[in-house]
Amino acid sequence: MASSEIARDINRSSVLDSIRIGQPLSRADLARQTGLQRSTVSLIVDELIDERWVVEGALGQLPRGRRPRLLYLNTHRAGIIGINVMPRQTVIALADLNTRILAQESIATQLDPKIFIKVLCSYTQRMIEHHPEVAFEGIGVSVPGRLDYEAQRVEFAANLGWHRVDLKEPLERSTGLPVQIENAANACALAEVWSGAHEGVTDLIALTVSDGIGTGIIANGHLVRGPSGAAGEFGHVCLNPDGPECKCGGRGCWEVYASNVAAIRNYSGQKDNGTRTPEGKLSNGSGTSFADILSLAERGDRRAGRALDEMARYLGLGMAMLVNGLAPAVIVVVGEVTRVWKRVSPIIEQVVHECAHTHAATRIEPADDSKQPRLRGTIALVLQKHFRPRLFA
Amino acid sequence: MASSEIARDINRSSVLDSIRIGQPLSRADLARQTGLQRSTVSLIVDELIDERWVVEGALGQLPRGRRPRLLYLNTHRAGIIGINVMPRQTVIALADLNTRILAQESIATQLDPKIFIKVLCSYTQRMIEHHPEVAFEGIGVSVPGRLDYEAQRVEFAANLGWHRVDLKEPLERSTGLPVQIENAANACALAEVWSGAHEGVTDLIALTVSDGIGTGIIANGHLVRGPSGAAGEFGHVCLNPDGPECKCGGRGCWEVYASNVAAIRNYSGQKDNGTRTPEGKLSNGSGTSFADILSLAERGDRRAGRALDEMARYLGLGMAMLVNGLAPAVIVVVGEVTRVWKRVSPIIEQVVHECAHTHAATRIEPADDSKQPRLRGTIALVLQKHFRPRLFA
DNA sequence: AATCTGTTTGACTCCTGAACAAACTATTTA
DNA sequence: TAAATAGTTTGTTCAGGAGTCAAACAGATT
Repeated sequence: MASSEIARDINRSSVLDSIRIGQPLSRADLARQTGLQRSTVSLIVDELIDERWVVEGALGQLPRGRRPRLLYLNTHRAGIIGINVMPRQTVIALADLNTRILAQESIATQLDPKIFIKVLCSYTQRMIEHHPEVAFEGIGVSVPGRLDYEAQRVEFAANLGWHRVDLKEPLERSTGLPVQIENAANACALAEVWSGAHEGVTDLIALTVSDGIGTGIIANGHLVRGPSGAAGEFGHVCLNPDGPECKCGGRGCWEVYASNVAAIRNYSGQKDNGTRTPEGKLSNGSGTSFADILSLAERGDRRAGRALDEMARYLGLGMAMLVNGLAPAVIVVVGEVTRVWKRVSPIIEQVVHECAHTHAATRIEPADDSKQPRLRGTIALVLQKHFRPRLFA
Repeated sequence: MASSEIARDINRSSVLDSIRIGQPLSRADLARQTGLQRSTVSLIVDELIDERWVVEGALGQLPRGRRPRLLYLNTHRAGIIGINVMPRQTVIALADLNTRILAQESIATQLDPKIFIKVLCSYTQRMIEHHPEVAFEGIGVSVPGRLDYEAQRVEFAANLGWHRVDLKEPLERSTGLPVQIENAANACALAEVWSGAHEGVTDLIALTVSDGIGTGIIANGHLVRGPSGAAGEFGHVCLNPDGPECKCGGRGCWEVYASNVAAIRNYSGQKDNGTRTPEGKLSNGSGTSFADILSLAERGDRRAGRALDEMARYLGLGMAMLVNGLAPAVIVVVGEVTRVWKRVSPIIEQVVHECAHTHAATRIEPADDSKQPRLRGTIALVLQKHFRPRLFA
């Protein structure tokens, strides 16, 4: 059931998103970009100014003719809280409409969800109280694990040891703000399309490489979560049924061979490769962290380099699967490995080239970790509904 | 850029599709189903009757009140030509709006595309001439291979030995009808969602198992083709870099282990498993066809049974990948294997259960081959634009 | 004078909601 | 038994509100 208001909905989002990406822009610019009439754009912009999403700025310069009034997003319109839950620490940040981070705090991620939620809520509350001038729009949370999107609950997060944890309800109760949760890899994928760096790209995969491997898939411009929200677990595709055990309960999953943990295992026991070695948790035997391996390799350590090369080969093997199966325009790699991109990239490219014969022309790029893609994804998650047309909501 | 006509577009498609799935239906039924006002439905139905998509039938029965006028699709409104190119034969069919097949003809699929296209065009022309009473809407073609959707051309079809073949242009020139081409697996996926058998399902994969393996992916209700049209080649995901050679140029692809050809190879040389055996074309050495193996197994032949069991294990392994990565509501298996579904299904289910720990609750179902899913997909392809709202053109 | 920006206005499309006409069943009344 | 009446459901009509468009117009600058 669609009324004529659906047109306004679509056009309004299109105008607002154009301003977000291209600001500053004049009404005439917007008319050209969106294909709408200048009169229509004026009406929509008036509405957006009324609702304080947009503000008028100074006059622009042109070679001739009347000078255009430039339009900007009103950064004071809304503040968004982004919460990035990672295995060791959790980042709580306050961002504005331009996804610029205004304040940020870190807390330790407790293994006991009950205690953790209490601490998280109080820190979040404090951040809100410290910024009384901000009109808060909502809270976005990214969690490394499988989510139930209907119940808005964490189903299972292996890296955290969580099982059926409800973050939404306590956060909403203690802050009074709407909370949305999203899988970590999906958040990264969202951040990438939100950033505007991939113009015209409707098919993209974010590959998160850390203790595990996650895949956030965007196809036809929409996140692929699957009806149960379980999509995106390509990290647990079985490459070798007789391989080492995985946290998921299976054996020889892709992430067993291509995650940071795999590189650590490789580095520590560089002989008994392929058979069932101990799980290789970060706190175990060796004591060497993935960051150590990266540093060692950068300083020329052969053994560390070989471990990374092996990891890269397996990363390539799995990416070839994604290229074959989904042929996205871009695969964005997120994680510490991107620190040694110059080393691993050629290996990945070569393996993908060998194993994917689809001529799919998928670009493989490293994400800029300094831009905190996961955190920005949570902010995009909250803002999405205002900037993208909600069809079939 | 959206005008208020977009609402009519959406509602009209919604009404027309409701009639298609649920006919016969009254205007009041439609209002209830679509959520529109009875007045709006009346206007839209009038328009559809004017354009001859819909016809009024008899009066319906009700316990009390005015009797409703029942509405039907007007099967005479449009005829669709569906062409299903398969490795050995090509089927040309004429269908009506209800996807009922009115006429059907088979020709041999020539390996030389030039000769084949000539024959195909003349047969298609003849079918059109034999039905002067039909108003033809268009032609849908399904080809087993990788397509370039922008150029509407076959890029590469390994099973046919085709390379950059343009079917569209000659068919359009000789018939004067618009032609659309689609990958075989995608056509099957389209047919499944078109059939109405999977209500409420927006995420589905059609798995075509024959000489090769294809995957037609529907996510969020839309076909996933990838920007280059190369998506859906999960059949060429590498399971074993040292495995037997594949037609694609790689080694150890999924389809090398799980296609009909794999079962034949397994049956014929049930000792030298895993090493580089001859490609196993159907016409080669052994002389045993896949149909033979199915019949043998049905009659209790052990060796044939083992070959099928092995094939089923690998089918399960690959499906586990799809479940892990995309978690669709349904995977529909298309191909001759479904003849022995009772035998292979438990094996597939078991392997998927072992290898996919996502609790994704994906149903795995056999397609009803007698309903010619691929052919019906080509018809859906042509009709789609009238029955589905075209958003973002 | 030329050119570009932004606003105003009338025409057209679309849906809604309420009122209304049509058609049928069941029940009551004569 | 036949006719009248009440109650229901279907389908149509019409005024009103929301949207976009296209063209004319006003404003501002070189």
